[in-house]
Amino acid sequence: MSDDFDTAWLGGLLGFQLRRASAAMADDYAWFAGPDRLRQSQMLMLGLIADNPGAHASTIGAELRIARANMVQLVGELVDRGLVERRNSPTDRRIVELHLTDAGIEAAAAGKRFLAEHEARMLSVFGERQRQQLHSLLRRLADHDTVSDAPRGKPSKGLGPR
Amino acid sequence: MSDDFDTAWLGGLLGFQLRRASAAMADDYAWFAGPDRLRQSQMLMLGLIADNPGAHASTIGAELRIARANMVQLVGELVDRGLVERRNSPTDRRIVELHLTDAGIEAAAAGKRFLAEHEARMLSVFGERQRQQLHSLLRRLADHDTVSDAPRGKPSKGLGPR
DNA sequence: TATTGTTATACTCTATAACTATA
DNA sequence: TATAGTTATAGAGTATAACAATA
Repeated sequence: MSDDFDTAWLGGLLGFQLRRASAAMADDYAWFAGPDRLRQSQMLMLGLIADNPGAHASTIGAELRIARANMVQLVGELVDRGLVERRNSPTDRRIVELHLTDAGIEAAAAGKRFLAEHEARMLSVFGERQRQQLHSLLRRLADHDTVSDAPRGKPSKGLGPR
Repeated sequence: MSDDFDTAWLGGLLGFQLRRASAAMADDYAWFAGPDRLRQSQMLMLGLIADNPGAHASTIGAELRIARANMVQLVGELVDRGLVERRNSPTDRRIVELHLTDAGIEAAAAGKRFLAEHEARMLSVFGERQRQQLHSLLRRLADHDTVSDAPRGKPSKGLGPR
């Protein structure tokens, strides 16, 4: 590559490094999970349902920040694979409770093992202290809501939502 | 929110925190940039072209990890907005050199200011040392290529590319 | 043959509006 | 009226294959 190309500004951007890190994680996931894999979101769903049997679809979606409308197909695929059952709540018939089938219990356990290996691979360059630092820093970054806080800033061009 | 919901496993995943952090960055960008905004990738392109006048489209795409095919529309929109000019290389007529117009020079400067404010907002919860740590950790995570290294691991289910 | 740009296409992810059935 | 789930749809982002022009 021609090394007279100036990437100093680009490389100094947090957003760009975040994007690169996410891509590296996605590449590792896709490669080691193989072609007929569950999506990341679905593996997370299985794990959550395993820890919270009968969890409401709306609750799972809220935790994973997946819109209700988009939950339908994702859960539907898990049902089609025979991993998850939808059961109507006896007390509130609007609500769908999610349960794992026997195959789903196995898949959830395998998914957790896979994700643990996946993260161990990615984090193998770090020591324990650095892993904790990275986790803590990302958590604080994610929890920092600059939009709802809405300090009535003066944006460079337009302002407001959507 | 019902607090008898177990999210300990989910919250401990690096990938989930990375996803949450990326979402927080995207929300801030979208809110403060407004509706008719340039996309993040396009703002990065303007900055790169500003630092490297006449940069080849293929080089820009490689730096930002955007496929050639997808560069066409992104650059085309910048051309349509009157910010960028495509010029054929005199020495290799296959190559398109990207240049900023006068309006593009202004837009690139405004974009850099906007991104600086954007990152400053997101990073305002951190001290200088923590910002450097986060940046360094993300960079190392992104540079850790577990796929090309391909240690011939034993994936949990399938293996192979795509 | 290989590379750059281009076109066409498709798949994923995300977001919104509108509908239903329940409450 | 408000909520959970659903349907349909649209917009981004990303990926591949095939082609023309050029090297």
